Amino acid sequence: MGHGHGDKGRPSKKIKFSSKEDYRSSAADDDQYYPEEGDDDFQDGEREGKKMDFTKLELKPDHANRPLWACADGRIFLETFSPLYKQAYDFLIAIAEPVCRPESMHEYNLTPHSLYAAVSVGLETETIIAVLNKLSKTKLPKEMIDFVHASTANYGKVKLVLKKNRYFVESPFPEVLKRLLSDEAIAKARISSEGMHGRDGFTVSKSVNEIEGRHDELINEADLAAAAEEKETHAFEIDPAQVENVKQRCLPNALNYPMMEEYDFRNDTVNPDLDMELKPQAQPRPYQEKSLSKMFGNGRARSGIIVLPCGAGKSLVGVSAASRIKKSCLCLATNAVSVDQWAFQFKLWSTIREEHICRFTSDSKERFRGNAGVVVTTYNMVAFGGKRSEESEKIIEEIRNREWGLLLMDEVHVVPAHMFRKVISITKSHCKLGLTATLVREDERITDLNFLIGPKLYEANWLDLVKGGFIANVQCAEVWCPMTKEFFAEYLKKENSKKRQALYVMNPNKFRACEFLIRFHEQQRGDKIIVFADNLFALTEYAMKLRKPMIYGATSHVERTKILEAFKTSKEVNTVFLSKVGDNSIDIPEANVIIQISSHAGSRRQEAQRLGRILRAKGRHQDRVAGGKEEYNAFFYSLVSTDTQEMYYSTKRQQFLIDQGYSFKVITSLPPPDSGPELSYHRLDDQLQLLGKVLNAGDDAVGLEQLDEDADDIALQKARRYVGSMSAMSGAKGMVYMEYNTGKKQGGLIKSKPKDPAKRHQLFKKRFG
DNA sequence: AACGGTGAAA
DNA sequence: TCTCATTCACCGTT
Repeated sequence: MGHGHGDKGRPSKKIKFSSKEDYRSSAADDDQYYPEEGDDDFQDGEREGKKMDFTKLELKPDHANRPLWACADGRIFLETFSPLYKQAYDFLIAIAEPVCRPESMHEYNLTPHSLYAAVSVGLETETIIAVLNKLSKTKLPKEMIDFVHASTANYGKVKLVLKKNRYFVESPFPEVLKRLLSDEAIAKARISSEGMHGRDGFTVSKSVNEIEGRHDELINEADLAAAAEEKETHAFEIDPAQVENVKQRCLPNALNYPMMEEYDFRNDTVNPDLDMELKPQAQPRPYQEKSLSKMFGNGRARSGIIVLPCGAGKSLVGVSAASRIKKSCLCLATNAVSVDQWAFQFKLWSTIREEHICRFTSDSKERFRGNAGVVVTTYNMVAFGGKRSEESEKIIEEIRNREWGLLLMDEVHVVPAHMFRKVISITKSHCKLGLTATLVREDERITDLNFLIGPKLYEANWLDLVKGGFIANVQCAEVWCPMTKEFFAEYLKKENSKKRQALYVMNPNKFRACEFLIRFHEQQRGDKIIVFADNLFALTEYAMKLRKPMIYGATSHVERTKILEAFKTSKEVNTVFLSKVGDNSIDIPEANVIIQISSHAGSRRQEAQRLGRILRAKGRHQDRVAGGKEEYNAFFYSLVSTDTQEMYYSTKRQQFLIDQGYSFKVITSLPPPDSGPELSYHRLDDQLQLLGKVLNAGDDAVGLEQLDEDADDIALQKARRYVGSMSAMSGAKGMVYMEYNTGKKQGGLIKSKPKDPAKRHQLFKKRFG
């Protein structure tokens, strides 16, 4: 233990941007996967006459009924209009990584990790190949079959099980255990246990794997039966202190027998039970149920990660998991606000008694009564290295010494990997469940998550949740704002990237677009709007000019809650400006419109996070669908100054939205050309004054200080003075936009994601150069 | 005890 | 590399 501290405190950001040329050439590559127009092999309605060259593949006679295209390089395309879509989707999401999920065609990628996840939820190699073959329009490419074999051969063969507080390496195959023990480190970690021994000195036991819940996702029951067959189990015990080490030795880059972790909580007689049940009114939704069935699939609790968008009810999944295990549970959140929310959720959904749940933060140090309970705390609190108060020291000691049935980790995607290492090595837990809204990370540390927590157990498709009315239907749009002549001239002159940023964020046309959107949504639709800006100067400048409240790092806690309260309840306050504080930790379920005026370069995670803020807005969605055409009930705008650096970043950021299955528009004329003095900065000298302010801003710190004070004043005023006087404002009629529907329509503003050769698995790299 | 402000961490 | 945000303990005031 205690190794792996070589990495630096913060995740290093290695972002590479592809040039426009890259996009173009790769889009051209993509074309070859679409059928030739008028190709007789394709039935009507298939792929709208796009180019697709499958001439090398042999089509099955009844291919029209089969939804998959499987490519030799591991890519799999799924037709979403197929009658088998639902089954195929559930299957694919279990075995492959979703790459891109536009409306009519999904793209997936088979990777070693995705296949690892598949076998760890009980699927076997032959099952995977058989089902793939059944769903595929063509005979499966030999390369793909080989790859599945190569990737899964060793996965799932070895399990790490904690029984009566002893760690066992368990396998149905004694020869595999022998192989592991040939490794010096593992041999040294072994503890020879007394009692029954089999032929090779291993403990032998028979176990019947029971399957909980129905596995509709599998194509037939026979496949399932194969996965659930009764097995004889062999095991040897290892030193608890060496667990991390042994796990490491088993990784693909070493012995290549990755260990799965499971908790046989029903047979755990050592750790005291916790009296908690789900309340009857806690009815998990279908996808929540499904994610739980993946976790408890064989009567034990598997460690791993469940991916659900914000607002889809992650907490119910967490509380349900804890209620099934019924042992002490340590719940980790990112901040104190979140800790309160989790404690509340536990009391809301489960019958846990008040004295069995406690919070542990800097200002509430509760302790549960009795010998089992739920502790909700922050990652920081557990991993904290500095000096602790006396009280804290005692509680953390209890946390260290206790054996936790469940380690519940919220928002695993935002926590740095080194933090996990620390937390996981400090706490002893039988089962680890990570919850997250997205596995997208700019740093390539998903691998760490897989190793430290476990494989992805379940991932929901956002579009399906939208269709089910569980989350909002979001219209995403990028608004192109041309630079004014004067701002652009200065922009070209500047070398300093900070100055340049200030210029394109403060572009008067962008400001006007922002103002227009705010007015439109406030007055025309009665929406609640959040405006995001990373840049503090821009944030204060916009908020002051528009007389809207704002929240940023320095805004005190009281002030924040005051503003948010007003935003939630008051009819007067419908827009709030947020800095990066809003990315995490601030929960605003009321908002249904987001306008980004500046954002961090190419951070897809930030994009996801912000989008997540408005997903909760739902409700009327189903009525609207029933009424005919499906309507949007949430909006996500990114304002971009054209011909500047922003354009360069935005492409990458949008890709995330497309991959998640959202369509978006590019709006090229906003505010409408006929809008005049009713919006700010209509007159040239106003613009020039602003330009002067921007140019001076960075130079003297005094200027910024001054701004901050002014901004606080504005925040206090709570925009009470703002009264809509723009009755003359036209609706959205003036918007001129080009629709981009995530398919390969029209001569394309934004092209499909390039295939990064570096991301291809080595096996493929070798084969396909 | 409940706040509010400060500096340190990393 | 720097900026922003966060959270902890501690100390002084009501």
